Amino acid sequence: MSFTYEYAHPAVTVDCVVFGYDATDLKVLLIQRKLEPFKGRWSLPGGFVQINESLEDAARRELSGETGLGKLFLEQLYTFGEPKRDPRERVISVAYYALVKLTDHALQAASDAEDAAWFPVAELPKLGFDHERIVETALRRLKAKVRYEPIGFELLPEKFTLGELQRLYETVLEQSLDKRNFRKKLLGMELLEALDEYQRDVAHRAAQFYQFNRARYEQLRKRGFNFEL
Amino acid sequence: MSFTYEYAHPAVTVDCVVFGYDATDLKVLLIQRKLEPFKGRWSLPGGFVQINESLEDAARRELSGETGLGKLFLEQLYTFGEPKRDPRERVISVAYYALVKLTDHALQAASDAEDAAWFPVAELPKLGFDHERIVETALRRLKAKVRYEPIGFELLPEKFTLGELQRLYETVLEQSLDKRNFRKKLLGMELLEALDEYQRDVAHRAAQFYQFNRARYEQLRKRGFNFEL
DNA sequence: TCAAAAGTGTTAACCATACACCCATGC
DNA sequence: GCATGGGTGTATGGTTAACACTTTTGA
Repeated sequence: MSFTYEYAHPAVTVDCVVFGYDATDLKVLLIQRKLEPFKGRWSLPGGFVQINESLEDAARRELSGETGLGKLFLEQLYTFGEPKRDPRERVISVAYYALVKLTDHALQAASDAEDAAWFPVAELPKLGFDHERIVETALRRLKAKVRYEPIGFELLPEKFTLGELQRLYETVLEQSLDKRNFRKKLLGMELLEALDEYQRDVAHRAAQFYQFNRARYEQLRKRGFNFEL
Repeated sequence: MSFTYEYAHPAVTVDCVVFGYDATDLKVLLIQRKLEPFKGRWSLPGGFVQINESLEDAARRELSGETGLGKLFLEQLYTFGEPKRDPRERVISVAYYALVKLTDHALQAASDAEDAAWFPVAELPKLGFDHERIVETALRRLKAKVRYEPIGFELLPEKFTLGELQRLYETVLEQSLDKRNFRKKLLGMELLEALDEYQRDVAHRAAQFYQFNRARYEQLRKRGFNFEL
């Protein structure tokens, strides 16, 4: 079967920068390529957009194969379309970035018969295509967005301590934050629900667990409230 | 001549939301379609991406036909790819938005033998395709971005008064601003150079002209300065 | 008893906001 | 002389930033 057009058409792919966080590191999910070009090289999960699916559907379809879970934060990042970015043919890539709760769906080493692995963003291997540029763009976006939208919670388990939340922000923003001011600010927003639950078996005072109240956030946002780090 | 592929390929277009400002209104450049689909309907300037040009080159090429000038602020906005957004075939549109100094290259009514016109954003006609959604997205981006990057100047002539600048911000943000606080803030950033030049033939005290010092901005930004409305 | 992280308030500096009058000019 | 927008300073309240010690727990 083949498809013929009067004018040259580019191929269109989606590529996904999937971020996870595991208590110390911000990580990105990579796939080891089995085929040329860039055979053996690590690269972003992604694939061709089918002719009848939306871009976001394509991204979710590719991800459900890799991460196992469909329910994740997903947002369009940028579209990369330099003529020579793929050596085979003209390929325009619509990049998405996703945030997943690593702790929930435990680090599934490899899925979909692909060789998939999580890499700390500070120690990425050499990537195929222009994927390093895509990761950089995603990191920049994440760093900016985490400050003015409550998306940090997408990287943590449902229940988390304020210490965990603070470390997450410190990791993503690459700067340390004052503990008292951080707590004051976050609790002051009234977006976090304190749970009657505490850490156990820790070699220090057990921290209280909290959870993010999304409904409350949506409610406040309608009244003009803006989240800010 | 024709092009054949093993898999179905979508067509890829760029569509541009070109903003201009004329002392009272924020305006968008529209083109009246000469062909089906949506013949006679107003829509965004744009066209197919050629197989060997980058996305941004395609956007600039389309715009140079419409606006006459190539030198303008241009930034990728978002990629729209719902399967049915074009009735002819699957078309993925990479949208850009541009800011032009209307006053410099005087309102050229129509160019490129197309019927082009500027419409105030508050009075847009019904648009073809999903272009209303694209304009909305562009407006949202412009409103957000104008607050934390000095792009408002792209819509004004090289030399402008503080009153003109304030009215521009009030128009884009759809809110009135306090004159004294506005001046204090803008002048405090030290991004504006006061010129030895004043309005003439105005029926009130002549305002001083200023110009934006981009080099100074880049310099400050490297040292961690962030523009903020 | 030590190490490790949790939890907790106050102060000072800074920034944002609100607000009103005189000035210069053309008609 | 009147209408129009230009230009200017201060006081207040709120927000942010800096800062150190006690508590709890397991090893």
